[in-house]
Amino acid sequence: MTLRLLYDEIRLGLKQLCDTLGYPQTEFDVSEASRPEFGDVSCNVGFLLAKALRKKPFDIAQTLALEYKKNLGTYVSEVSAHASGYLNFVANYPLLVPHVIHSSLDSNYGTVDLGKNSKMVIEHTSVNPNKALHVGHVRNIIIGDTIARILHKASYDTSVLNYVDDSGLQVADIIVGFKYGGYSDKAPEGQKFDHYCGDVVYVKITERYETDKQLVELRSHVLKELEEGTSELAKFGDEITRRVLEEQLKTCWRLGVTYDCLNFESQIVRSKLWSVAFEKMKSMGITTLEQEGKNSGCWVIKAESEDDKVLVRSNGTATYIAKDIPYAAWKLGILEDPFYYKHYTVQKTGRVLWQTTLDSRDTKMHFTGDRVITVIDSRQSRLQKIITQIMSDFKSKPDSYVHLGYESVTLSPETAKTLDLDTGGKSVQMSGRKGIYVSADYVLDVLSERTFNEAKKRNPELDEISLVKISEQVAIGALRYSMIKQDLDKIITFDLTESLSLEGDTGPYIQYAHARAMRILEKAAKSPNFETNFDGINTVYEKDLTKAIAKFDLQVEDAAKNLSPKIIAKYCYQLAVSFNTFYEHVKVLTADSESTINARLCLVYSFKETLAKALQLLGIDAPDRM
RNA sequence: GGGCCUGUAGCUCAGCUUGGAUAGAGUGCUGGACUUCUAAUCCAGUGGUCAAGGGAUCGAAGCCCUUCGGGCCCGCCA
Repeated sequence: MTLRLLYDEIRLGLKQLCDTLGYPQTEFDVSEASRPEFGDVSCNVGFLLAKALRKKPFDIAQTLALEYKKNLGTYVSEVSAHASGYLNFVANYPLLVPHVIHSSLDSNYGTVDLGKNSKMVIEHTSVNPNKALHVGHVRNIIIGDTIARILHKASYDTSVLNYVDDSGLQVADIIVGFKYGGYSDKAPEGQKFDHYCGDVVYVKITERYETDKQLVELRSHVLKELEEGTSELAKFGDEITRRVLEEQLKTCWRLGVTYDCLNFESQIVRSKLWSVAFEKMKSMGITTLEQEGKNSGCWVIKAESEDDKVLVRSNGTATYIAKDIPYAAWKLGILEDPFYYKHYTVQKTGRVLWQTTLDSRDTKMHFTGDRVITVIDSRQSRLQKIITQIMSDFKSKPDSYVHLGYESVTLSPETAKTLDLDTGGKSVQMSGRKGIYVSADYVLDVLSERTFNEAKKRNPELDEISLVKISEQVAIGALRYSMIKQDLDKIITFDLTESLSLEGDTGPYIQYAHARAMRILEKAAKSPNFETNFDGINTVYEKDLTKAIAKFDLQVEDAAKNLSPKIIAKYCYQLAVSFNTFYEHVKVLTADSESTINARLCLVYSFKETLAKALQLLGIDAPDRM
């Protein structure tokens, strides 16, 4: 039982009433009341019928309320018409509470069947393997991971991919640095290899391009060899990118993110998948050979009200987008799969991470899907729009390829100053090439240290290992929550000092509610007995908490339908607020009767279970103490 | 020049898809609550011509149009 049943019951009851009364059919809304004094559920049917019936909304609501009262159904205890015209309902709590609490004990509580087990591919992360992850990448990773978790909860059969662009310009840059720039391919003691490549080699070699044109020429040469993949240099490149990737993945795993498969761009290039896609595009008339004008001799894609996009240059070589098209088509299972797969590693959760290969001795697997979600920041919208269009042509179905875009993360002027950058009071775009960024590892380390000190102060009796574990959980909770609570199309201005704030609408606030609930359950003389009628539960605080618990599946459905992770973030926060309010106003262990203590323990348990499940969708651990 | 996003309280943001009740949070500031299930908490106060103008509607923060401010993108680079 969740609030959904209450809503459905009211919706159906009203529909039947309207039929009986001869009212025209309307798509009225049954939803949560906007204020507690209006009851639990509200309906706007009065407004919608006002015109057709030539009556005031209040009069219609009044009539409906009177009729509805004759048969209240199971979960409604009161109906009333409000002067404004709304029809308001109060839930039948003596029935609602036990149903909600019992339902929440199910390990699948909150699961909805939107996906019907259909295959869904989610691609995220996809960071060039030449540097360490910065907080901008973290937004991508956390959005992607959270969406994957939500869609899984919504009964999609999900595969999570990380696209490794190991044959691009950025990789060529660091290879130039190692081979011709005099940089050692070993990181100095104490520095992660990905940080060394990004902080030192990549930034320095980019600076040197300014004055040393010979290096720029060498880069083109390196890039070509990387794409061909046969030379010693290409092998060296492969070695380097894999070492960087390994370090990047450590950061992802630390954030609680796991994948199903690593797809290497170099293999897509070498697999000849491109020529298959190209032929298909030619035969479908998606691309045409330009005969005149500035793009004469190029194969181009015509875009509506925008400039044509060159696909194949007049010298016959393919452009950047030519790598993305076959890959997108592969993800949708449109082209025959040229890849074989082998274990990369087994991740901490036990989930196997596979990687693509071109070696026929390896295994055949299926990581493609009926629908694909690609998480890339919205600066790539233009390109992604073209790919979306081509995929819907290929698949003859719109919406099978979705570009999930999001605005970027910028650095606040104060944080930029810590990088010796005076931005004149403006926030600044991060840039790996220019060395303007705050790395994910650094933020996590600083956060972890901060939460460690806090946890130690509060729990002086806990041992070092437990404290480290708690501080890491809280640090990750704080970072993940800050990346997800905001809408995707809002720029996040990252400020190092502000990121250390752990109060109010933050991950730690939510985690703290869980820890508090755990302590009550721990300190209780006995474990909750659910074979009871829950009569002790009757304050507004308890009813409010119950309602919040009962909303879980509705929120999952909303988040999955709209690909909106923040809905779950808001939900977790709302749950925590309801609990903290309850906690301050209602005593559990010192309640007047045994049966009330037990009923409240059941509610606390129900809350704790639900919050932990909801937090899991955000990839945030629910600590027992903090 | 064209395209995408954005503008709501001092600051950071919900609400806008699907119009409806007194526009909500957090933070900041002011004050209050720990011999009590952990104060990473709670309670109260403070704070808003919802960028501006126009339109359709019984009704607009929300829909349509215009203007203005801010950000991003538009290479035979990747």
